[in-house]
Amino acid sequence: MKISTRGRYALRVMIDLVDHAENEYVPLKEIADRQNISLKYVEAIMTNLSKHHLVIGKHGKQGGYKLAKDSRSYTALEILEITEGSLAPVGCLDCKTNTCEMHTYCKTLPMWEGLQKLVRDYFSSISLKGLSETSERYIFGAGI
Amino acid sequence: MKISTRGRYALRVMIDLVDHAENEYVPLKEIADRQNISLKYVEAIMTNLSKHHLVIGKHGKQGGYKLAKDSRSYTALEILEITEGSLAPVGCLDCKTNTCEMHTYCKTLPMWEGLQKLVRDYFSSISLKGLSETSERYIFGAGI
DNA sequence: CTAATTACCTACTAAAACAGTAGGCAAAAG
DNA sequence: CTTTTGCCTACTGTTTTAGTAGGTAATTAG
Repeated sequence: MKISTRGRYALRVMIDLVDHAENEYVPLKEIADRQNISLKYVEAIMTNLSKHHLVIGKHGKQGGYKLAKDSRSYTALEILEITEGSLAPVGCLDCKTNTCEMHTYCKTLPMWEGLQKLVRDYFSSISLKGLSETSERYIFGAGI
Repeated sequence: MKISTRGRYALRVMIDLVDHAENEYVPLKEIADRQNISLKYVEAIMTNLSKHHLVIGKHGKQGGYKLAKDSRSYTALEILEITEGSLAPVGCLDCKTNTCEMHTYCKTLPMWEGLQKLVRDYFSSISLKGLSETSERYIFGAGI
């Protein structure tokens, strides 16, 4: 029930892109240094985001990455779904059509479906811009 | 972001215990057969639940497992937290005191905290009795 | 043109987690 | 005392995670 480093790094790099977007393209090396993330590792993550057109990569000097759209129109959901592969809490919800032979009578399936909807709704309600402006606003629990 | 078989099996066995509680103690072999789960694997899961007093195990003939309390007073949360270890979406929320050096200024932490609360609240709202009586009531999405 | 810089690509690896198996010991009942 | 059942320890194959290593391709500065 954990989000992997891939998803967490992706979010942090995207936030970093919002926070340092002055020079258009930002080289990954800079971001990796700032975020204390392995450059080589995060390269793979960003190549993937680039393939899915969430960011635009540019080769060579003065190259790097920049956001493909306004920071307000990214949701945490799309970033996580691309990097994590799927946010389904159980394997039988990974595809659109449930192929589990028990799916018609499984007593736990509705609970997993409810959870999946809950999580997806939560992440779609959070924009990249919102993350970059994060205050205590998301904190529900006791004082951190 | 997946619940492992351990957690899913634990829930299914507990539901099975509710549904077949006539004879007080139910042998695991019966349950494993009904649920198509490896007996040896589920033994470890149930021993753990027994240690945490969610079920009572009894050795020997006419032995087996029975619930330790009324099915209404179990939540999905307690069953999952015991078998899965923790439902925290990120490692830095596993313990009560966050030891991550970035935790005072991390822009994603509030989102993870919000998610954790959401998930925990969801699972605590679901009782074992509710699961055993599952109808379409939990289904929010399209027709299954 | 050349050298530096940057994204992008393929392959590999160590460690951990997952999903079991195997073989027994201990207690309880008939 | 034999059978049944929970309980305990150890082992194993597979997959996922979290990287590393070493390159190629494009772009720009000088």
